[in-house]
Amino acid sequence: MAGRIDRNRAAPDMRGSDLEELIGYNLKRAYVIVQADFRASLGKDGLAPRVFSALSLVVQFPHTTQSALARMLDIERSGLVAIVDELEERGYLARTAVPGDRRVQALVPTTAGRHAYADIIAKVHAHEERLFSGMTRSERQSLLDLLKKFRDLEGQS
Amino acid sequence: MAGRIDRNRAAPDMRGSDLEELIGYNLKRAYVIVQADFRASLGKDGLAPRVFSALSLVVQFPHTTQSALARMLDIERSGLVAIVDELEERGYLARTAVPGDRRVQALVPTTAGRHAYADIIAKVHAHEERLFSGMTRSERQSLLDLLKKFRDLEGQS
DNA sequence: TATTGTTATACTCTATAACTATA
DNA sequence: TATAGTTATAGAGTATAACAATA
Repeated sequence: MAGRIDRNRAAPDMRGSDLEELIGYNLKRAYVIVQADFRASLGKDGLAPRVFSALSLVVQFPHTTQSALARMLDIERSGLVAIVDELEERGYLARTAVPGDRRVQALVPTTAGRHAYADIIAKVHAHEERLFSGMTRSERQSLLDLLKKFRDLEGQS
Repeated sequence: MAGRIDRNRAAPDMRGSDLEELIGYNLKRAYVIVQADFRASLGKDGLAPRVFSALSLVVQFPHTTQSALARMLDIERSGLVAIVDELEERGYLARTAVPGDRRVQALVPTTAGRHAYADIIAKVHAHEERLFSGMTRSERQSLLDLLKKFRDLEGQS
């Protein structure tokens, strides 16, 4: 093995490649890193990102309907059912009847749900704090502002 | 329906919510927008983002092995098989034997593959140009730089 | 023993379509 | 006719484990 080329030990240097100069590719790679750390931070039985997002909105906007929540998260109503089921099974929210329209059910956080959310959002903030500790406060704020600006321009959401 | 509350017509205003201040959530929402526009730009029979990424690297780094390519993209070797299969079926690359190590097969772009890539990368650049046209050149560069800095710090990739 | 490419497999996420009950 | 919630279903995308060939 003396003359063996060390071809594959580490990822080759991709600097200057087309891919590295695309915002889309960098967004994806960054998102994969953040999501993996998010999941690790909440542990094996922790909420998945999308379930956390739904809980966050239900706690902050109680009595939202499922359709409205789906619009806020920009996912299909059908996809929200399993998410709400999980949160209901965990005892974090309840589907409650709405007087005047028997089609809809308002989503109301339970006391346990609000307490759980307080714990989880603290862990999430700690996760982002740790993960972005190599960037200055100003850099993090710029990144957040640029992402929000892009969403405002393009997403109309 | 006179007194009907217009509860659900548009997505409620989420400004100031916890979610909107999380980098992770904004990264995900931004990525979903970019990916959808990427796919629309390349059309129904266009390459999926990950297939495009693989083609890009094969064109720019010919004779890479599948294992090395998987490391560059940070995906599993097993997941790369279908991607390379698709590119081979489209006639964009060939698996070629490597003298000295009969386990590996170098990935070599075909002439058709290089030409197709030239067309596709032009479409991808136009897609990003259009999608980010609401942001200044300087804002786009900042976003790219911040994403790359984060990846350099955290991804070790 | 370790690595390359591969297959089999399963799990998550998401979207579409259709149903029901209500409006 | 239209909407809310739901179910069924299928398609991506991705990860794990195991295997044969080769080092």
